[in-house]
Amino acid sequence: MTPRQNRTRADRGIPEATVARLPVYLRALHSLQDRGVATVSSEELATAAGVNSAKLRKDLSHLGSYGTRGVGYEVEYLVYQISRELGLTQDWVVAIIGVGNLGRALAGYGGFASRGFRVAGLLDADEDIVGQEISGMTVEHIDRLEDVITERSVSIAVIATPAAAAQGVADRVVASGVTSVLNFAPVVLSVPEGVDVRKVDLSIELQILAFHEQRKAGGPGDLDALASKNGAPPPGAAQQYVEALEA
Amino acid sequence: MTPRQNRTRADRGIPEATVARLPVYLRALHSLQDRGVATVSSEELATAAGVNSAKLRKDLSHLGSYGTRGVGYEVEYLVYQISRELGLTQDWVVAIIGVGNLGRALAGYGGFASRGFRVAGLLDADEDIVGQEISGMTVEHIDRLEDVITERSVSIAVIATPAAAAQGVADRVVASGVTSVLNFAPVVLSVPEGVDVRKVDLSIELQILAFHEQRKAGGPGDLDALASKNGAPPPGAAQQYVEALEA
DNA sequence: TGGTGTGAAGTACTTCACAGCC
DNA sequence: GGCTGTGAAGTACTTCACACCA
Repeated sequence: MTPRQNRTRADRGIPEATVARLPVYLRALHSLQDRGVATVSSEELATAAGVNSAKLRKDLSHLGSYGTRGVGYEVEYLVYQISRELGLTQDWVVAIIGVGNLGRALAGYGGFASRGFRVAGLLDADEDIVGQEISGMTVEHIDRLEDVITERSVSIAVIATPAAAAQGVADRVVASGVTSVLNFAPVVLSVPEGVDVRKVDLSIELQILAFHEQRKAGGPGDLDALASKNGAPPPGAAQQYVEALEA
Repeated sequence: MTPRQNRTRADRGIPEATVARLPVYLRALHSLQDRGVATVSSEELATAAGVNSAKLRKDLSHLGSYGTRGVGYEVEYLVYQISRELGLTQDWVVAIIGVGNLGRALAGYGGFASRGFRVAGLLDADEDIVGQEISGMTVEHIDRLEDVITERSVSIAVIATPAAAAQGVADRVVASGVTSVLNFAPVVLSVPEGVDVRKVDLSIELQILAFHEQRKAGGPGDLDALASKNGAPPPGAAQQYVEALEA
């Protein structure tokens, strides 16, 4: 009966979907700023961000009333307001755990530093990798994980280890007080209430593309596919084919 | 008046949100398979996939009626059905454009091959990188892009170039007939109707984490923050502060 | 006049709760 | 008895359309 509260405590008012778009708006605004644009309408900004203008205005309205009717939004002011809302007016200390190909790419990724994210630690379990210099930082041994987190006040952990190691690392960073995790390992991490995990999974993105690609092809050119609601009946799919029709 | 159709043509029946979760279920199922589990309940599978069981059952019900009441789902059969639905029973040919740190990581990513994605080309504009051998493949010059796409029947393009190059590459792959793009460059690509673009953006994910992290900290320790719906009122925010209260 | 801000309407997704079947 | 499959109810998000105001 009682509607359950599924927003985290302090989210008062800003829908998750909006939060996910604010960084996109911010990027578009920065790019306008670079081009010396001082004022922008919701229509223009929406186009630059790849959304429609009504959505943009509704999103911005959750932050406050920062536009001018008949005119638009002042770029610089809006940049500031969104940055503040996202917490980018302060620096966030990040540690990257797992320095394989992906970890290396992340360590060198310019988009971090430029948005107030400071990589303060690279850690790996592989003795051959420990000690290597990557993007101006020395890779440390995973044994130092807890020390690095506490000493350097790391608040976001980026997990780029192999799948098998990820949960163990997650447990350790959480035990050390980290409550935000960006996970690149292809596993579902289980963490206590109050810890945020965001997941980036390359293979999942490709699979979603494959789904749509298959549909675009009109289902993979099999006659059976026309009757079934499934895309590509494999050889010998007769049985489940019948079941599909019953549904 | 007329409700507009915003699903792509052939999506008949499967919600986008469901499609996005099918790869997660598939991964959980594979892991069960590896452990020799033959049958699984919606409750167990849901836990392994990090969702609740009602959602899982609803999702699966869009594919067909593949479970047995009182028993659960046969793992192998379900793996097959989901794979088929996602189009993973066929191979997808992928080209990676941009072989910097990230492109390299992608080229070596095991999760591609194991899910029916075959990387058939690595391309870059940098003469120093062209000719290098990466994960058993030779990097080719970007000039060969169109040839590679047509000759090898590439159907998915992965763009891992710097932001400035991404739109140009997108235009070229689309002109060569590619209709599915996975974009790692931090820009909004504009593509014709019918082309699917999925975007992975590391910096956006971090910014979303930062937002929640800030909220967890109770807003950035400013007294005004308690009354305002914004996290950290800047100096001189009194005006919009009032407006916020009216909302 | 032109463009924001927002109630209201529409759509998509999630969760509940239980009938139905093994 | 236990677990799936699914209408119905609830929630979240999007889009419309226009009042309001610089």
